[in-house]
Amino acid sequence: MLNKNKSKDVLIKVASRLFRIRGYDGVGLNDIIEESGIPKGSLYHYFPKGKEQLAIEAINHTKEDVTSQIQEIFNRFADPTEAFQSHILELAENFMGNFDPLGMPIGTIAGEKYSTSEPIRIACQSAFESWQAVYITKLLASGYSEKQSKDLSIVINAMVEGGILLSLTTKTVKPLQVIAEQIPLFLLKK
Amino acid sequence: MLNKNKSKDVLIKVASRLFRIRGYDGVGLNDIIEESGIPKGSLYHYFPKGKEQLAIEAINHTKEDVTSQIQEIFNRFADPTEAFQSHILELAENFMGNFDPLGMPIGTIAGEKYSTSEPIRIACQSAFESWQAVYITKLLASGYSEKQSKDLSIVINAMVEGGILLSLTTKTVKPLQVIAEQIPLFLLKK
DNA sequence: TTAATAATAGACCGGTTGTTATAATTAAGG
DNA sequence: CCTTAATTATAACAACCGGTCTATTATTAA
Repeated sequence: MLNKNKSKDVLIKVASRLFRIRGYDGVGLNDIIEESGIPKGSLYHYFPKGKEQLAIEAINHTKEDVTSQIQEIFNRFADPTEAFQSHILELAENFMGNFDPLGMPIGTIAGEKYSTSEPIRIACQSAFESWQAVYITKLLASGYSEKQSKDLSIVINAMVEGGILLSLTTKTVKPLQVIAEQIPLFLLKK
Repeated sequence: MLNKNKSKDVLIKVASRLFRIRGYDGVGLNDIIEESGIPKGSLYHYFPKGKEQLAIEAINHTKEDVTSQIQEIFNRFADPTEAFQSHILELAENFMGNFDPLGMPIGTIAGEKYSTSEPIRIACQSAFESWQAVYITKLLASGYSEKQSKDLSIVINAMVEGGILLSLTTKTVKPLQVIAEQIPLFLLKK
């Protein structure tokens, strides 16, 4: 059961990485074929409905990946301010040094396809909800009310998505760093 | 001098609208041709460097458009909290009713092309800077320090971009509304 | 061992992409 | 009116797109 569906997993991983960097329409199936070394016949064997199906599975993969990444950081910091700051600064680290960025996890593909592919739109929505759910749990555990927790998680989610976009566009870590610094503005008064 | 370059202007307007909704790679020149009714020969007459040049001029058009839109609202509200809230709620109005959204002003195209077209990346960066400049002026006039004004303008810019993305993805005004509600958290203490 | 199924491999399809070249038309100025 | 340039109109271009198809090889079940 170990190496089962290895090709499928490789396709999903390569696809999710490329989609993050160049978006849905910016990545051709041939790019995914070439980078993964897996032939087109296999792609359509595992994803008979084609590119859209592969994209949805790639989005779900990114969703789980980021969700557990946030969860892991939150487990290390009881204080919500520290937790969110560490979360955002870790994102910022993706843009340090040689600057080989991972792209927007979901944002670009969401912005591209929200109006032309309902299944993709829903997959992106589900990813955002998953991340916000981790935020909400943390805030509830820190004594915030249900409404406060939900509202703040939306605001922080928006800030993070926008911050990644600004960092990518300016080729600078500064936007994400500044956002991390301003986190206490929200979370001071319990 | 009135109808001079009318075709060029139409191309820019149609292009910027389509790029906002479907991104760069999601819009073909044929789409722009068809919607504007202007032939391909004219397009390459006015934009001899092709699609990328048209996109850059479309981005600059959107940049000026949104900049003056923000400026106009800010002129009506002296209080920065009111000003920013009105700004964000006006964006939210684009998503009410029949939901015929204008898409992300720049975000999608920035997320798509930051790694594959340096001219487009720079044009997007310039747009973000232009909007932040309006924010900074307002905050400085309200008594915030230079550093506070710059930092807050980055945070708010990120929140707005992320908020639009979340509203588009969820097909709901709620994210932008919640963000508008939480603006006082940032701007309370002068 | 055999039969059935899964997976790989890649040539191939029609359609569309952005771009170029060139011809026809229109507008402007003397 | 004539000339010249600006603009519009087609047509063709190679390159690439997502997707289909058939053949072949591995793997599994009987």
